[in-house]
This record gives sequence, structure tokens and C-alpha cells, in this order.
Amino acid sequence: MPGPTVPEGYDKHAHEPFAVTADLAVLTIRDGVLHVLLVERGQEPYKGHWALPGGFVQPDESAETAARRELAEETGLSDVSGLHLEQLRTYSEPDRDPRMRVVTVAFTALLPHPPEPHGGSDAAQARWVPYDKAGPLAFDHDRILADAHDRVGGKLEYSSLATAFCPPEFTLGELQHVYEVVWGTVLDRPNFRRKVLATPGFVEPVPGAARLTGGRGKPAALYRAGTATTLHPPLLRPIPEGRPA
Amino acid sequence: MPGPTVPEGYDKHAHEPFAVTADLAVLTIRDGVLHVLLVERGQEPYKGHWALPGGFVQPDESAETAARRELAEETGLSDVSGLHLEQLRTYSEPDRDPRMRVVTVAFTALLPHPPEPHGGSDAAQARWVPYDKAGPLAFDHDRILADAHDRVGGKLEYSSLATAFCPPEFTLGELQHVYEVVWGTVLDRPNFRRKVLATPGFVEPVPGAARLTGGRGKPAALYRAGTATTLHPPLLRPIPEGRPA
DNA sequence: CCTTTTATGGTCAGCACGACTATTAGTCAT
DNA sequence: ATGACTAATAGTCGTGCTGACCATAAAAGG
Repeated sequence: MPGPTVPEGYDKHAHEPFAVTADLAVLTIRDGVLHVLLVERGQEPYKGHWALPGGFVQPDESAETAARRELAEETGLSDVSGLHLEQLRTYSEPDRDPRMRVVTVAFTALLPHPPEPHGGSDAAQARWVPYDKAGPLAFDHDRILADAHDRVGGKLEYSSLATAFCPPEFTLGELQHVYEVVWGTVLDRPNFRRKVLATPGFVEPVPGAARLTGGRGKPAALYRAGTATTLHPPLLRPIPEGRPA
Repeated sequence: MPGPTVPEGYDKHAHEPFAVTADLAVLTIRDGVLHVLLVERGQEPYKGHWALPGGFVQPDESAETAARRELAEETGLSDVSGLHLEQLRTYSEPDRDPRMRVVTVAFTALLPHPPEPHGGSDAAQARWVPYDKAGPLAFDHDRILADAHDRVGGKLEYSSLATAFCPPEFTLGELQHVYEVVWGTVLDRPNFRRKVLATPGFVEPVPGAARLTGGRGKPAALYRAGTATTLHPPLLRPIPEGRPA
């Protein structure tokens, strides 16, 4: 395999030092509130500021691989293979890092059950922070986080993404809670139920008359994520339109 | 501004030579068929193969800026400021370029009226190729192109993206044609009309009783793109579901 | 003048959806 | 126990969107 010398046909400008990182917007629901995983930076720049977890892509990694590796490191989870990880977009403004040229590929990760506050391996410290209170972050991470929230909120409409926030077996109430928390709305429970059950492949009941205990009220039937990835018809969020400008 | 030396807090691995490129999936409709802009590679690797247009991101550019610059160069258009350009995703597999580590940020561009076959400035030659006949492309460009098509097809449902394929003033028949060509389906004309006109902000009529000539049949009223970017409710494509696997 | 073509207008049944009420089945406090 | 409370589930009903049609208007071409 040829080394990193410049082959003919490539402009030499290509070898300006581009560093490539993978940053993660890890979202979960804790205590009924949307939370995001943040780390406190221990180095300049933005030392002491909170930031999205992430790190450099290694020479033998894809950005996806790097993101999953970072996710495992930061969350301390042993098995991140089943977690939902999705590329968000790439941020490449020349001045987004004051020190050098860093292009970051941002990812969105969704976790069902929040692993305890944990301490990342290399990161200074990592914490779950309510999405609303995720104050000014380092670099352009505020925008990345906002983009991630937008993307997730939109994908809830036409994909079965909401199940990624839920454990393997969940109740329809838990599923509805995901929509309400991410969208910041309140949904009608019977109507939500009717819609979900009428969407083929969204969820499938757990046959063994399984029921969930623990809370008050009538026990709820358990469901598993179905085989469908896209929802037809979509589950539209209430009245988000009306801003034609 | 500090030079490209490694500041403390950055892992030295960050400085493995990552080249960053911006590649474009430029789509348009010619003669009622979806076309994509391809260039023939004049250099190894993949010399003689067709590929998506693109090029290296310069040190002072964002990927978006580089993409728009490349778009102007490849299409020969003087004004690309009004064209729809959207980041698709980033492809970073370590072996996607046999020579060196190249991370590419892919973009999708939509053109209303196809500029003539043109000859790009630096590229060997550029041609409009029907989407169906865009044979095996260089690198992983087949997948990029397929991803672009998927993305565009999906965004037609819930955004006013279709107007980006149309000239500033267009008929509802032309707009419908965009949907039919991208989706590969046939739509009912009266129903399409009713739906589009009922969606606030999608299109607005050109007041000056303007009408289009040139073809057979009754002249059609002209419309402009409205102010809305997202469609509520969405314009769902017929029967694309049913594949729960 | 008649056919062809395309745009536009309208009808009608089915059903999806929102709003709402009712019932069931648990926990908890007294 | 017993009643209050909570949450899940079931059902109803009217509005409005949708798909499948049919009909008419306005041009071009023979």
C-alpha cells in the first residue's frame, strides 16, 4: 500500500493538515426529560467548558467506527453494537477550531436506558445534562446539538426511531413519552395507540401475556420494535407548521 | 493565527494526512428523465472511469464553499448562488481511495434548467447522464449517487424541494413531472393539483394572468415557489411501504 | 371540423384523524 | 376492605383529507 505521498493527479493543496474528528450528540431520556451526554474539557481551547464527546478519527478507522469507539469509551457501556448511531452532518468551517483546521463528522446516538453518570476513560468527566440546560458549549457544539435535536424530532415522524429510546420491550406509554419529550408536546393516548398499532411493522406485541409492573395504574402490555424502519403513513406532530416565512 | 503545529490537548495521531474533498451529486431533469452530472477521470486511479464531480477542500474553505465552487466550475454556470445545494453525508471508509486517506463530504445539488453539456474548466469532460444509465462509477460514487437519489426522493415528500428542479416560474404540470420522474411513479393530475394548492406556502400563483406557451393543449397557469420550506401535511408517495423486512 | 392533448373543475365514497367519553385493572392511603 | 387515584384500553362521532373517478375548457394539428 502506498504511503501518504502525493500521487499524481492530486493537488498538493490536498495535504494541508486537515484533522478529522467524530463528535457525538448522545441523547437519552432520564426521569422523563431529554438529556444529552456532555464532557468537561480538560485542555485548551475551551478548557473548563462543556462539549460534546468526541475524538480524532484514527488512520485506520472510518468516522462511524471512531464514533462508536468514542461512544463506548464515554458511556462506559460494554455493548454499544445495538445502539442507534447515525451520521448527522459534517461541520467544516475553517475557523470552527481556533487552533487548527478540524473537520468534524457529527453523529447522533440514541440510548434507551441511561447508564449511570459513569466516568469516561480518557475524558475529564462526563455527565448527563438536561437538553434545555445544555448551556453554551465549546466550539460550534451548540449548533451541532440543535441540529441533532431537529433531526431526531423530524425522524420520529416518518421512522421507527423512537424505539431506539426504549428498552427491548416497552409499553406504548413509554413509546408515547419519547414523542412527547422530544417534540415537547402532549399527545392523546388513545389516538396515539390507535395510530401506532395501525402502522404495520412499527411495533409487535410480546406474545407471552407479558405485562409490566412497577408503576401505578393498570398494567400495560409489552411490545417489541417491529421490522419496519420507515412509517407509512407517518406520525405527524401536531401543528408544527404555520411558519411560512 | 497559529500554524498547523500540534497544540497541547490534541493527539498527535490527528496529523495523519487526511485529505478532505467535496463531491457533488448534481441532479436535473432533461427531456423528462432524471440526469446526473458526471466527469470522466483523466488521472489514476480510475482513469477513464466516470465519477461525480468534486475536488479538494482548500485550507480557507468550508466544505460547502468548496462544493459551490466546484459546482460553478463543473457546470460553467456564472450564477450558482440561487441553486439548491445540500449536504448529503460524509464518506470516510479508510480504503475508499486506494492511494491515500480521503474523506469526502458529499453534496446534492438540484438544477432547474440543464445548462448545455458544457466543458468544465479543469475536469477532463463533463456530461449529463441519465440516472438509470450511470454505470459503475469510480470510488464509492455509486453509493453516493444512490444515497443522493434516496434523499431527494424522500425530501420531496415533506419539503418544497421539488421547486428547485423548476425554473423560477413553472406550471403545476412541470412540478408534478418532477415528482413522477424522481419517484418513478405516475400521479393523478387533479389530485396532485388539489394537494399542492391546499398546502400553504408551497406555490403561489403568478398574478399577471401569465400563461405558458410552446406545447399542445390548454395553456397552464404559472406559479412561483412559495415561502414554505416544509410541507404540512406532507405529499406522500403512493404505496412505497410494504417492505417490512 | 374533428381529434388530440393538456389544464382545470368537480363529485363521491372511504377512512384517517382529532376530540372525547367510558371501562378496566392495578396501587396507595385510610 | 374500601374508596381515591392512576394509567391502560376500548369505543364513538364528526370533520376533512384522499384516491378514484368523470366532465369541461382551451389550445394545436390534421
